[in-house]
Amino acid sequence: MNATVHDVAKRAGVSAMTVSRVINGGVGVRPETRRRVERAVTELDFVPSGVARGLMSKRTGALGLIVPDIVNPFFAIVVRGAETVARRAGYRLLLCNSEGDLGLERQYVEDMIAHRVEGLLIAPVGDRSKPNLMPFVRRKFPFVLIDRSVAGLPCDLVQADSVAGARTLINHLISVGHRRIGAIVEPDNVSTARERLRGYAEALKAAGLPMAPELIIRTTADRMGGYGAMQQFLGFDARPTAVFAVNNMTALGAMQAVRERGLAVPKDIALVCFDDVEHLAVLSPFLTVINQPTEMFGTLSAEILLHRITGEATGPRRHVVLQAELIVRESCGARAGIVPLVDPGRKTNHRSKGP
Amino acid sequence: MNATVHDVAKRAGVSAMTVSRVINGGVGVRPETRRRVERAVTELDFVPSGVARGLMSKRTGALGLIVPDIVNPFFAIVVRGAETVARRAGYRLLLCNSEGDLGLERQYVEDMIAHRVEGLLIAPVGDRSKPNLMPFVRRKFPFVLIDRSVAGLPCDLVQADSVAGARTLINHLISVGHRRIGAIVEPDNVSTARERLRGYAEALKAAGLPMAPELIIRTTADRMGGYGAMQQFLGFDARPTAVFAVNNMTALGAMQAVRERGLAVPKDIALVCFDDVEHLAVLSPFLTVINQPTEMFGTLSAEILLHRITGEATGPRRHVVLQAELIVRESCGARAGIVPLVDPGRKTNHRSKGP
DNA sequence: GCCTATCTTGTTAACGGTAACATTTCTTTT
DNA sequence: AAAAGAAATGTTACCGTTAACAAGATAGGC
Repeated sequence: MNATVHDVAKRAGVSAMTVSRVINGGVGVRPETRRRVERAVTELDFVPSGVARGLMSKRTGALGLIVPDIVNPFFAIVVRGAETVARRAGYRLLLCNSEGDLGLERQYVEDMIAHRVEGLLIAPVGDRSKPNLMPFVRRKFPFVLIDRSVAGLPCDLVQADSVAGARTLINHLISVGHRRIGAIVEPDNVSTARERLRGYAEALKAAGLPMAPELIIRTTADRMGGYGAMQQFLGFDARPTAVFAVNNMTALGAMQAVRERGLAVPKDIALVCFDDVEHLAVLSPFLTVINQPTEMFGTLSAEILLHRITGEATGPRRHVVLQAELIVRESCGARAGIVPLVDPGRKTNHRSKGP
Repeated sequence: MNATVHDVAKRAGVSAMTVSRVINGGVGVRPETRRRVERAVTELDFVPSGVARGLMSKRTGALGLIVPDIVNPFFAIVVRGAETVARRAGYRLLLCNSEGDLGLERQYVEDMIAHRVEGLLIAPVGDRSKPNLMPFVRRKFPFVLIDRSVAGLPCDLVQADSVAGARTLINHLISVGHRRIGAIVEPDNVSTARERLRGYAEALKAAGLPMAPELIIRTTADRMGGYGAMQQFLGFDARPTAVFAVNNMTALGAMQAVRERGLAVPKDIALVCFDDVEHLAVLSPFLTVINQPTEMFGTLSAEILLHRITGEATGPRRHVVLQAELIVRESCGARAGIVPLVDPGRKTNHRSKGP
């Protein structure tokens, strides 16, 4: 099926080693020999086997990329960013869709190890992903977490400042008059949920508003989760006047619930969330959101991973916290505009923590 | 770094072959020996190298998947479908984002060959992708085209009935009173553009309407393309009253141009397109579209590819044409609803062509 | 022309598994 | 208890490429 160095060697009347030399730059090969070999390569349509090379060199040129949902535009953009950086560095990307399922995630991680990827980029399911990642830790295989940290797992991480983001979002709601603000978040074992909820709590506290437990609903961060949670909120006697959804998909589900009830955003209830949906923003610039520099999640994490692989970075774990910005649109009744989220003491768009 | 069969063998006091037997089911291994080996495997955290196995077995367990734009929700859904089917069959997916660039596509195809994927799923850039795919043809490596065919390249293909879809869409526009209908399509070397334009022409002809060349704009099928084309249309003295965009991204760009001009859809101009944008439809059920069974593009093409790989399918090329449905919403001023697109002479949701 | 330095090419072994065959170790049978 | 058959385990070689070393060819120096 596929020609090998030996086939080429025979055809060119040289040894396999000479063929190998030619296809690797041909240093120390007589020009005439090289031409003979090159002709044989062309004639046989020879492409050296990455598999065999990988076995020799222990370099597969493959990176793993695990995301919970490739259809979520947030992750799609992350994937594009990572893919671009990986390709330019000569790496391929093995894509895995964990569906937010710990078992599937585990399976993927093991498969990545069997496939001998040189590193892994992963937006983990949550804190309980830790055992899933231990095989990588034990093997000292490089990996970088994206978006979510994993409790008790110190490693490279690219995330946004969820606390500040949520605080800004809630502050905004408060500033336009809301006092009863619901929150739809994931369970506490997801770092972004924890942090965004902390931002929510801090904002309420700073404004002297009480935290009502019934206004915090924990569910899955997908459309169904948002849908169900909003249905609950709408069933309350004392409805919240505004709802903060932990991410874009959750917000979409929440929107759906509002619409099905014959109600409207922001007239009947305000809605804000993390993560813009670019396509959506074009057609209907509507949701007030915290917009994270999504593509940078992908490009930066890939760059960090590549540095680990090449050994350019050997120091302590890198923890990159990206800036997010508040995009004010109509979904809470305020006038539209962009307010950059500036945290005191930060000058660049990102910074690194670490000893 | 990683333990090998030999390390395990030494530790268990057996030969490498016995280790190999154990990790492959352990038939013909004494229970006690097997336990010793299993213990050594656990202690050394041994995971057999897929690379070495691939070299022996000539099976890498990897499939290539090339799409023009992973961020386009249409392709994201295709990817999810393909990934799910591939995973269940024990295959990994190498994801490539061709960015609609022939050179990049070429590079990816070559890389897939070097990596010895067992098959390729590809939504090709267009007819000019043919030379890019010839290496696969020459090697008799299985591949399946998704969404777009490639002129002069008879091979497995999963697509929707673009002609009928476009016809239905245009018929609908005509039925609600439009007579000057613009079309934004890609150049003629993209099969979907050709076919959708043919549907457009057929519908006009059937209604006795003239085809005005200035009402057909050829551009790239992305947001920028749609944006620029719509700007042109809006600049005409005799504007079209409705516009047909070749896909969702083009339609989004067109919408953007309309909005920036201070105009509105459908009040000032109607807009229809191929491909729903699910997220968008939830938040604002607005665009009248032809909805393709997107995920099936991914699942079906992956299944066909797997059948080719396993040799279950050896016959002539399979050409699956999926049914699409018209979803009527507000973007052309008609009342909302779903009208299934039924073509006479077709009973199932898909059919296979072939000699 | 002979010897050495340099250049070019070839040989061997190894990467980590496993197929195919060989050998050793039980069983079982008579 | 010896022979024969079955079961368990080991040996060798190979998948396709290349590192390391070996050897042959060529050229330069005197």
